Amino acid sequence: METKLMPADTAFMDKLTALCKRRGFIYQSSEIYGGIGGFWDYGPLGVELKRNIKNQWWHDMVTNPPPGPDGHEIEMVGVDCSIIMNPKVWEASGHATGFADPMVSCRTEGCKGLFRADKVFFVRALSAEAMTRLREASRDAENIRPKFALETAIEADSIEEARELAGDAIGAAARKANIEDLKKARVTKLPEGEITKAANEGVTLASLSVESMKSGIAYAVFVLPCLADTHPARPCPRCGSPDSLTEPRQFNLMFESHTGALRDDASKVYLRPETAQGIFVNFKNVLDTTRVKVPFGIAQAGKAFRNEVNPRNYTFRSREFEQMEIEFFCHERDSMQWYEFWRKVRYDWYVNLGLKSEKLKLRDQTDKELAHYSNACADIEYLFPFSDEHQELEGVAHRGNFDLTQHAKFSGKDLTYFDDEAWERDKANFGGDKEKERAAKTAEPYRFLPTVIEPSAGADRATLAFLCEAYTEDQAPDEKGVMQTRVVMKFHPKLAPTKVAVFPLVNKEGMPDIAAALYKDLKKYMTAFFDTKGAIGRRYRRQDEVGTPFCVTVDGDTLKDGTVTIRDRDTLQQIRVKKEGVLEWVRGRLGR
RNA sequence: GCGGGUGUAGCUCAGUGGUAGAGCGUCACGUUGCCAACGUGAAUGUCGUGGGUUCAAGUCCCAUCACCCGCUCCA
Repeated sequence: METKLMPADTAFMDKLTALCKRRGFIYQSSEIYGGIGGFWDYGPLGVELKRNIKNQWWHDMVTNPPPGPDGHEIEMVGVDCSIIMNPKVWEASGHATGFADPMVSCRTEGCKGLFRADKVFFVRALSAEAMTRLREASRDAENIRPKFALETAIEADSIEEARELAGDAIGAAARKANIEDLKKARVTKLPEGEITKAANEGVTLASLSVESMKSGIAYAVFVLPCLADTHPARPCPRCGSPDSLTEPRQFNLMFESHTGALRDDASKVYLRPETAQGIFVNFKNVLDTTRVKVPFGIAQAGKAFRNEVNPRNYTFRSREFEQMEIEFFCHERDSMQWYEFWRKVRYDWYVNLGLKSEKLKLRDQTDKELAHYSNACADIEYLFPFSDEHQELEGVAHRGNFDLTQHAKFSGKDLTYFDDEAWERDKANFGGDKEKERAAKTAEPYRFLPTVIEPSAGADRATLAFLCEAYTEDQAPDEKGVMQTRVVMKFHPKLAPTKVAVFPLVNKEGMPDIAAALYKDLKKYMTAFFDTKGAIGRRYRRQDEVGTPFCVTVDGDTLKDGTVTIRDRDTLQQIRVKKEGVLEWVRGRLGR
């Protein structure tokens, strides 16, 4: 029986990484110099696998995309943009600022927690006496942490959420300790301008105009963002140690370089952290130089670079990686339909190429996860063996017109789309009134900024997922009939690095010549492999280990009737076909 | 970035301060008759890297790098 190893299994990853090294799929970058963190190389078989994945994506999404929701053909074109772009691109996209996450860490031994500073909030009360009572009450209350740290810091996605969590925690503490006036504590919204004032010790009720304090509330509690320009005691949200957080430190995740010989600020450039911006920046070029009409998509596959704080998990979080991205431009009114379309198309793509197990998951992002400009986003996730949680392979995002708006603003160029078809259809309705026509042509529904659906996939993550999914150990008999463990990479034939291997059964009686001639014929059309050495069983097993789906063997019967055997990797079954028919037979199985 | 662990042949790993090892794999020759055959032979190591202690270091100490696990992060 076939057995699949279970997730969260480091033994599985050890076996897979050993196989990838041994058989030339993946090597550590710069290995003879001790390696370099977060960078990986693909070997002879790895490059075939990854290229097959990229080519299949390009084929299935760009040159032969599926029909759209209405059953009509969809328009897709490609670009291949430079990795280094005008630095203003990254100002417009938000990466120059947004991509640099300020971090704080805890100085306390045994904790040393690391947090994103924009997700840490300090909970404070308006007087030292109130603060002390709150602390004591929350100390007595069990099960409050980690939602509400013992002292006065809290982790949350937003100040609103922090306020909610703090309120819940104080309420629970008050009930538990049965402190009447504490039950009346309110977590208040602090007016923007008063945050700084409030941060200072000794602030009085009278100096604040907090609305909820007007009637009968014993304590007012408020929440300060860690990033605000304040210097309160900085307790750790995890261990609760007072004043133990560092000042926020910037982690810039973009790689920098310089153009030209002078290394000054004016010459500073960035290696792109995503390929998407090259597409947006070329939106107008593509419109002006091809005959595409909205809705249509532009695709790009290429390298991207992120200076990850902590690269981990084999090739999953590399600092240099490859993306396969589509920006699909449509009218806002149709956008959810297109979003649903791409969400399904992209999920099905992985399934159809072999990620069939329950490990593949399509997950809709929650409202909290969504970027502020995004209406919807779905992650296609895979349960990798190194994790007990699903990890993102691809995100399908409804980005609104955020990106085009930003680039229009920062470049000063008009990036709107004019719908010629709709105009030709409707213009008679304006009765030849030039003024009305002129006005109509500058606005909806004839001129608009397209909405974007972005299916953004990681080529290296997909490659790793296909490797993990393919790795299988099963039992097959050896020549004595004893069952032996067999390692098989069950790649979909379309993705397999080698499509077919050709062997003479034995290395004599003219079999090698016939096999060699067949091999030479096949390799004109597909990756093929030829081997005359050693026992046939060993040659089969070697091909199993690199996932070759078909092995063709020239044997004694070939000499008599011109047929050869084709052996199937997964079933071990053999069939006989005329040697002239092998090419057609295999191509039929490759689906092209 | 913090803590713990690991690092010896292509892979998996032994190796008590005193000659660098095994299994598998690879290669050559012979053999070969459909699922990890057999025989004979061979190649492959700056023991992650750099310092230090010692008559002597794979082994002890320090530093550093990489990987793994946990924390954390992933616009």
